[in-house]
Amino acid sequence: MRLDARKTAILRTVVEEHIRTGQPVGSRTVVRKYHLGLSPATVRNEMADLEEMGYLVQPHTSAGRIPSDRGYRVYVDELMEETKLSKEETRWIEEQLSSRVRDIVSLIRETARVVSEATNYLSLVLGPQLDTTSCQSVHLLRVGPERALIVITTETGFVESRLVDIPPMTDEDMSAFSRILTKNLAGRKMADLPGRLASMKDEVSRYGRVITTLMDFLTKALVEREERLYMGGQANILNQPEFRDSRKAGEVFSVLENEEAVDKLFDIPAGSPVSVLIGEENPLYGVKDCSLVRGTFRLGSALGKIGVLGPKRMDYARAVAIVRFVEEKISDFFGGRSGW
Amino acid sequence: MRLDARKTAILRTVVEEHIRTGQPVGSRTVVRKYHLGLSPATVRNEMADLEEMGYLVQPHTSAGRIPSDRGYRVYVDELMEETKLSKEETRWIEEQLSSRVRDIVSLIRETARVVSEATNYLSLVLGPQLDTTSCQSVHLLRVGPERALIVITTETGFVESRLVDIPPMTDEDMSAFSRILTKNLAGRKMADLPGRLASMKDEVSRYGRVITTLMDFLTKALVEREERLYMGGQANILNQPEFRDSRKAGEVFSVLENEEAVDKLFDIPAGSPVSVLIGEENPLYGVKDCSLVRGTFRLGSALGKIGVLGPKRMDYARAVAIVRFVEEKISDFFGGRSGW
DNA sequence: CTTAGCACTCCGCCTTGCCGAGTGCTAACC
DNA sequence: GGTTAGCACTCGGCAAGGCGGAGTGCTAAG
Repeated sequence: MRLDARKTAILRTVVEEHIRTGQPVGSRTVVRKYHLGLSPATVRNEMADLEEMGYLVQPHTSAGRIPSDRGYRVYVDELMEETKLSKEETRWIEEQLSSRVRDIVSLIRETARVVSEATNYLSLVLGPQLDTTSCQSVHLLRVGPERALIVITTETGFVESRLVDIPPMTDEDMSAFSRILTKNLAGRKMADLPGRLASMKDEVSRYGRVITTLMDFLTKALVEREERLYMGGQANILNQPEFRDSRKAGEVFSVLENEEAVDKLFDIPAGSPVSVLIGEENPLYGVKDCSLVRGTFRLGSALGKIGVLGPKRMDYARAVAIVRFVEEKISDFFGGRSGW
Repeated sequence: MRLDARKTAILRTVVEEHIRTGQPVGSRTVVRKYHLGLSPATVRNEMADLEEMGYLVQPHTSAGRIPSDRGYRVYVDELMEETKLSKEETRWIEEQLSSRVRDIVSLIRETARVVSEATNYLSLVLGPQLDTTSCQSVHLLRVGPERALIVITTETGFVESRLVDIPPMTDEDMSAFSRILTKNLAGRKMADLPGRLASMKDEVSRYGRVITTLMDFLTKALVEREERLYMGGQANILNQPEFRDSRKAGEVFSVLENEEAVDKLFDIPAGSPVSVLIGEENPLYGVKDCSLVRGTFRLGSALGKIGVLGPKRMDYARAVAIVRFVEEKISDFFGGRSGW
């Protein structure tokens, strides 16, 4: 049996109608929406076929049908029409981003907020991973007689810092050390820094313990990447009728509280176009009733990720459009624009 | 009518029983729990009195009674016995904190996580406000030919930074400028920095626009205090039976997504002891079915806040004990301990 | 191939009745 | 006078039964 034009049209109607109302869709409703000279009986036959083919399921005998994961998949991949955001919407998003952003961290945080408000779903934004970013400068700053702050800036404008104890040294020593560090490390990927530091050991041995602490710091900063995940619009999930029972919502939140779990949902290669994970397709039990629209954005050489998490019957077209648009805007921000 | 010893004992029993089971408590139950030669009928009379006095309410005729806000208030203020945390618990908390903390931000974040796991409620931690903190150093770091990073460290170990465009200047100029800034600003409250900068204008006029940007940055950093709120254990709220209906939970989450609203809940003077906000006592509509146990902690001269948000029938004694303990631990961390 | 008709299924909703828990009141008891 | 037993009453929760509506599958006719 093949998905001919008519089956396709009916499938599309069922999916869109279900997305709109949340209810199972019956043959009569399809006829009403899908204006063509067809009777409910004919549509019933087609829908029976679609069920046999695995695109629709009946929650129970003698109810309407709802899309299966596979049905949503076909819809997303082939049937859905791309949505254009309205002028007002794009302007609103741009305004929100440009007026509140003053550094990379706030850019990411505001993105989470804006995406959740624009979609009315829950948004997830993973800040760039440090290891793929290039180091821009390393400085050692005195903040006390035997205390200093190591500050590493990255090409993308991130600043990582850590307090360390240092042996007594003069200000000139510290500047010299900073220069040596920057000279040797600038331009390198963050992931390579510990290795580089090891090979510099001789050159800087006279700075003693600082160098050890620094290596330790760098290694940790890469491994325990901190505070990468930002979320917005948690309340939106709770307003979805499929999560009326808060225990269902609790399963979702338990997953989201675990950053490693969230990483699994975003296991996509750099530069992938916007993709969609539907229901059981996603690897975590707790969110198997959800869909995730996810994309990537670049900040220089670093890669961030952005996602919209909603019920399976989410408005995919709109979510995709918003993610695409925001991705683009974020990348614009790194176009050497000054002022932050 | 006075709250004599017997009424008090009955009130305590009702509150504790209701906290334990979540159900309205009847006279028979009270008799079973409160071993004293009294019949249910007597207890009924007493409970009727307690209701008249405003400490108990009946959800509907012929159900048991539950505590009113005022009933909880008396319980919290006068009846509740202080809980001692067990050795294992205190050790667990200490371990969690010390093993994962490597700077102030991570301390705050981990505190949120630990408190929510220890209490099984939702935790809120407000990082110190910058304006009450003293500035420790100001540095200008070159990160490009005409680009620099302003890095301000505070006494509490916070690091605020911002990229700025600079006029061409030599490395020596930058170091000199950094020294001038640090000399003039170190030790001052962050809130005073903009004023100080203004009065330095002549001395540093030759650095041109940098000084303007710096003032702008400082002013903003104080006003738009960013990312102060950390939360943990959102899923815990959803497991409470009173929030079974996720729309109730949604109201709570809507409040918590708004940082200014959360600030209102924490409107307590510096150094206050642990206090409790019960139900309608709190100023925000969305959380009127919740109670908040809140405390403050000091990091040097800066003030942070910590709260446990749960249903009104939360385990107050335990929550208070945990908040007290964690407050103390956090302050210990600032005791000049090195290593982070 | 399409359609009308029909019997059937099953959910959702309402009503009814019943049980249990708890109350308030009254009268008796110590 | 405080305490208690007894009793009638109230109300939520639950299960059972009935009904209407929406939807289906099948069959036979167009």
